[in-house]
Amino acid sequence: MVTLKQLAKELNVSISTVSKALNNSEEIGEETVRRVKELAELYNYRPNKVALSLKNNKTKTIGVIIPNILNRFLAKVLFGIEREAAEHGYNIITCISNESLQKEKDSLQLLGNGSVDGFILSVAEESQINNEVEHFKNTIKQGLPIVMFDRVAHDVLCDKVIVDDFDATYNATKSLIEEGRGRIVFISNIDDISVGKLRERGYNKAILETGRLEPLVLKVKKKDDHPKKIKSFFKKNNSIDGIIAADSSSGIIALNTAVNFGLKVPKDISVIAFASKSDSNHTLPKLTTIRQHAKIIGAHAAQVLISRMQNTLTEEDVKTKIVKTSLVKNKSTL
Amino acid sequence: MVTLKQLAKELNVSISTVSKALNNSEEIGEETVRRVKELAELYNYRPNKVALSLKNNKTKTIGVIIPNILNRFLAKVLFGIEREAAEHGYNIITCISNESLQKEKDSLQLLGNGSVDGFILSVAEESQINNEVEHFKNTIKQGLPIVMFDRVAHDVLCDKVIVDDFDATYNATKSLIEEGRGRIVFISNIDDISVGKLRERGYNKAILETGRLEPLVLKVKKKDDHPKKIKSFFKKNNSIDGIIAADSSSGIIALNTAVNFGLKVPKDISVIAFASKSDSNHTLPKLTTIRQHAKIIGAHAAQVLISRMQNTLTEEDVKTKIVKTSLVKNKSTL
DNA sequence: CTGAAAGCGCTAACAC
DNA sequence: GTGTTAGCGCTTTCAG
Repeated sequence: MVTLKQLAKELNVSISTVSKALNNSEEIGEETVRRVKELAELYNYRPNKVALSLKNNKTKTIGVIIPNILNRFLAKVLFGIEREAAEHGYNIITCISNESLQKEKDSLQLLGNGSVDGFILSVAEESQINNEVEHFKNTIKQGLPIVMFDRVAHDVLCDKVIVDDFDATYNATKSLIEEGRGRIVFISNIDDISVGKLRERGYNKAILETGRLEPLVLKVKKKDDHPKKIKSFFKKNNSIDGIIAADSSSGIIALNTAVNFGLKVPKDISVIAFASKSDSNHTLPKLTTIRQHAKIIGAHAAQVLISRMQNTLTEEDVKTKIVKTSLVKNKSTL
Repeated sequence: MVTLKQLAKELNVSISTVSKALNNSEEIGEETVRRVKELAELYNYRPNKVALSLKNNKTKTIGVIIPNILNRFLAKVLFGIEREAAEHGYNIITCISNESLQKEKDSLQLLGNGSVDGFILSVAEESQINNEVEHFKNTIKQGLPIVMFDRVAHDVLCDKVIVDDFDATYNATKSLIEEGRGRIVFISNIDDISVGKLRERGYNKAILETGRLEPLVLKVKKKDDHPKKIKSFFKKNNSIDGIIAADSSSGIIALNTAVNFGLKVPKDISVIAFASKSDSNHTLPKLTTIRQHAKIIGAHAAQVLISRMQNTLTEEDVKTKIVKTSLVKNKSTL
């Protein structure tokens, strides 16, 4: 990489002259500016990012800590963050906590040493289970703002972007009840995390509100053979006529299993799942989905963090933004 | 963040004394070392990463340019890269080219200004279609090593990590032929990229080698309604008894469609797709898959790049590593 | 109009 | 054993 020093030497002027010329300072003579810019162009000069960061005490970089990049929703949020960040001239450094508290702490520490100006993160499963939040608080105390999305720690005072999980599941369940379904099961493989619990509560509320239906819940664990578990559940409960799935995988498997049992979808049974558009293509009939608008969540988180870092937000007014889901009806419901 | 300067002031010693003490230099007295370390601990001192980068002319950061983070395979590679990088003390800055040549160029430029020590990337679709490689060559000329994976530009002299796409598809097709299948269709929605073409060629070779079978190819475009397109193809070609899918989505949709047509899988028709383990759970029966070992590819790419950046590899011996796929037989084949 | 100098935080060669 | 100094690449104030 060419430096100002090298340009200055070659042009027989001082470093500061070159710097000013390139930054269109009024101070420098027209002719000099021309010469400097020409040579800079020739050598494809770019200001060294690291030097700028040191000088300005700003890296123009956002640290993103994602629990699991293989989760489609989280990957999509990352996509939204990256795009929004890029538009504002920010880069993102990505760390994957892999649902581990330790890795989450490490990432915060590691990037908190000047590598980034702030964080966007979704809390790791282990951290949520242990209700561990000190590391977040420390980071904020250090002066690095955090924006949490989806899985948030309510005890930490910071900006948040969340989904209306409770309402969405409540409404979806209600819509099945209104279809006349009487034996609706809630299937989830995300029972351990905050949003999973919220979704279950939304389901429960809708069911109990009827005064006649009973909640029926199937929790699938990471280590289980998911198709097998769901299949045997169907066998034991053969009157099921409705499914609310807290995650896309459970939804897809449940629908396929139902079809395999000879049930007509949606005549005999309706299925709704938290899932993306492409997921809905992976079942026949197409899956009715609750869409979380992951990209919008990501974009929003990035916007809030960038405002925060540029101090256009006042210290105290941390905000929680709720991004509403949409129920997209396809052919797996009446 | 606390700096050496502040510690020095508080301890009434010089900055370099503090620095040396923290770096366990032999020069400094035992007692001083103790005092310094104590205070550093108290203030939770961490050396400023940016200053170190400037000093050492090394960022310990890898730039990763991914065409599409929503592609499960690519996301998994990213996972592998991140993990391997973290183990070696490297961070990764992620850019998403979104299959755009311009964004790819921009990312290379932007991060090439000192933000990263090297790149790992998979070539964007648009770049492959236009066969554009100058931006890669320029980056390498600048002294920043590149490791390409999966979709590589063969005209660029750099390390590469690829999959045995041709052989894998050839072997998978052959296995269907050996099952006695006579009307095998190749379905792909990745026709535009290098690996898609390789897979098609592998399929073709196996088909043509028989001397009696005819290739039958269905290409699905991004803008198509995938399930619809595949369905109508099935209608027109009702003697199909084998499917090789170049991507997981096509495989899943094709299998579901076949079932929907009343075909028994694998009695009447066999299906094999390039896909991951979790994808195979999303069909009933479980999908037989060609596994690409994405995480291993990522880890390997990171290893090679790190060696390259630490100059433990000699300038000239660029290597292409082929990570072999595995054919994992499930219930969608005989 | 141009240049010298200081400083961002750190390390290391070289005094003392 | 401890301190001074220079330098990584850049911007910016202040002198000339």
